[in-house]
Amino acid sequence: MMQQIYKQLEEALKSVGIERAEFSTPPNSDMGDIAFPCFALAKEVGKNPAEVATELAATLNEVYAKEDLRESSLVKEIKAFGPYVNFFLDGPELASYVLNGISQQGDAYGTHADGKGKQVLIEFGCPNPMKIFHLGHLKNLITGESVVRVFENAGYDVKRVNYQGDVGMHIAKVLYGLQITDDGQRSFADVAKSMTEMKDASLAEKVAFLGKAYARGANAYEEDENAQKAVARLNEMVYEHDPSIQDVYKTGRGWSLEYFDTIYKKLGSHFDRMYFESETYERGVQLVEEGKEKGIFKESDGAIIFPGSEYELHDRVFLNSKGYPTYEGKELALAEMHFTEFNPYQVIHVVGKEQAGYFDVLFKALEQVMPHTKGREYHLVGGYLQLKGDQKMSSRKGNVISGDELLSAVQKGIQKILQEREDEHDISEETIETITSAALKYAMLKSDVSQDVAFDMEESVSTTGDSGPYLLYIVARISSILEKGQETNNKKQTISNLPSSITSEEKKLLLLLATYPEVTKRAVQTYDPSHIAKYTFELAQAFNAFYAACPVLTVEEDVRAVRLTLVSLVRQIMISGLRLLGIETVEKM
RNA sequence: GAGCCCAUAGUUAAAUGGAUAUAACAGGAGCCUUCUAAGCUCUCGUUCUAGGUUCGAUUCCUAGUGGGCUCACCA
Repeated sequence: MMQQIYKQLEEALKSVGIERAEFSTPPNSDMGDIAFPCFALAKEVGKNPAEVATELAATLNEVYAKEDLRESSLVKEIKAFGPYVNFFLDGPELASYVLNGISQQGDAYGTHADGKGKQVLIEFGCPNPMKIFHLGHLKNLITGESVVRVFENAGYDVKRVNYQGDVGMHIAKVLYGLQITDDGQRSFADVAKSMTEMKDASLAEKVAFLGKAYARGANAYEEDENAQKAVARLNEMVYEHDPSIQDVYKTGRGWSLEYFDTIYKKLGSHFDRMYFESETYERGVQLVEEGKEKGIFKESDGAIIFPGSEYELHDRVFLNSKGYPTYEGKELALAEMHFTEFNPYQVIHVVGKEQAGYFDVLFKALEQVMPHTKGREYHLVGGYLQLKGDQKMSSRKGNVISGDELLSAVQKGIQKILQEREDEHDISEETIETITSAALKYAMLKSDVSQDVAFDMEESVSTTGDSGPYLLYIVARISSILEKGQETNNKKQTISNLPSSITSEEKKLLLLLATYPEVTKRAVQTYDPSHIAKYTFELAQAFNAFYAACPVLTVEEDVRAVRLTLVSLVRQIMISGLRLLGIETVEKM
């Protein structure tokens, strides 16, 4: 909507011979609402920008006066400030323009059609069965879900896909860890028996049991040569579907997947297609071997590698010397499945930045094997969660925080705030969960998507200031106002009469509301939901300032009508923006 | 050793090459007989170093310093 307002100004500028115009926002509202920087123009005519601005402002003022534009225009005043020509918009006109404009579009306001007819696969989540679902996965899941919604909002047909490593060395390490006890090794029949005994235990206990086994297995693998051999053998047994491990393998895998499902549900995510490495490895081997015959892959030290070094990248192993595929080899088959099962315009892999080098090589190899994938694979680099003042989390060292632990820590913090409050109104358990989830998601999404998030378990997730609960709070406040104002609110969200005047707080809100579509567009263009997070925070701040300064229910009828419409639209945009972040709102808190 | 990424108040983060670098948290001072104080208002405090490009650099380039990640049969 801001673009349409800019367009009006562009028309005016065109009439004085200025063809291309870029606008910006002045640092504060005393200096105007929209700025036109004159640097480029000054360069063209070889004059100093401030001089050009002064002249241009004078010319524009004449145009507006002469052509009687002022009557129908949003522009109230044009002034030069140094090298800028600043436009002051008329408050009442702006209110009518923005409020009626948004009301007309309804829920479509802020959506786009750029992606119409284009399918996008977004791969995220990607935990490894039998291993812990840690904070990094949590962040990835939250980021991915939001990116999905941002793309859907832009008209794309989005498919959520998840790719999970249910075969490979990490699984072998878990299996080995399950075998080791203080007294030595036990058979898989014994392991299976102990797992059967656990069938009534909670999912969390079951998953913790597997997590410990991984830690034991991985440590043994690093320290002990015999363990390495045993793990390598187990890896082969998994690929060969060896009967002796099937019970344990299937039970453990099932526990994990069931557990992941509870997390997806809790965070409001779901997937259209779950891929598993167990369905990609056979075809992966074939693809590498076919590629080798075409000269794409090469043999080296008994393994099959892709010579990335020929493309200023690095070499990577696709088939190990035993003939089993590595992650790379399997991923070729995954890509093939993506492109046969779907018709993706783009495949977006939401993965941490530590894998940037890996994806560079993989995509290059893919281009050779399947030329039609060229330019369609995209690694969306996610920053990772860094424990504050500590080293990176490692499931092997055991200093991991699981998604569950974090969720309950945040929930505790929120319950504490509720207890400290004086006016106690009923807050349901469901509301507390929604607030918890909002706090967590907002904390993960408010920084640039590629930026590492420093995370302090002590401070946990903030519930004041720039936080999820702060955002939900304004929705609750507005809902309360609307409920109380209902008896005279005629429900139609358009205003027929121009308000007599508009406060600076109202104007700030109007201008922000007008910007929303540009924000959602920027988010999809940059693959970065944080723009929306920042916007919702700004909108919330502006609303709270308005709330403190401008009563809604206790003012004369015409002002009241405008303000009711305004806050109801703020609520609409707030809910819409938060929904794109995957955050649900509450009516009361 | 090579490649990629990063460096902004005490802390965590913003800023299409443009106006007085913006917020939150923490610290200090105020505001609830009036629509929810998880709030509002005021206050203290910042661009790693050295060059360069530019009318103008937190932003672009070069070098340095300090961090993170990756670099062969793990994912």
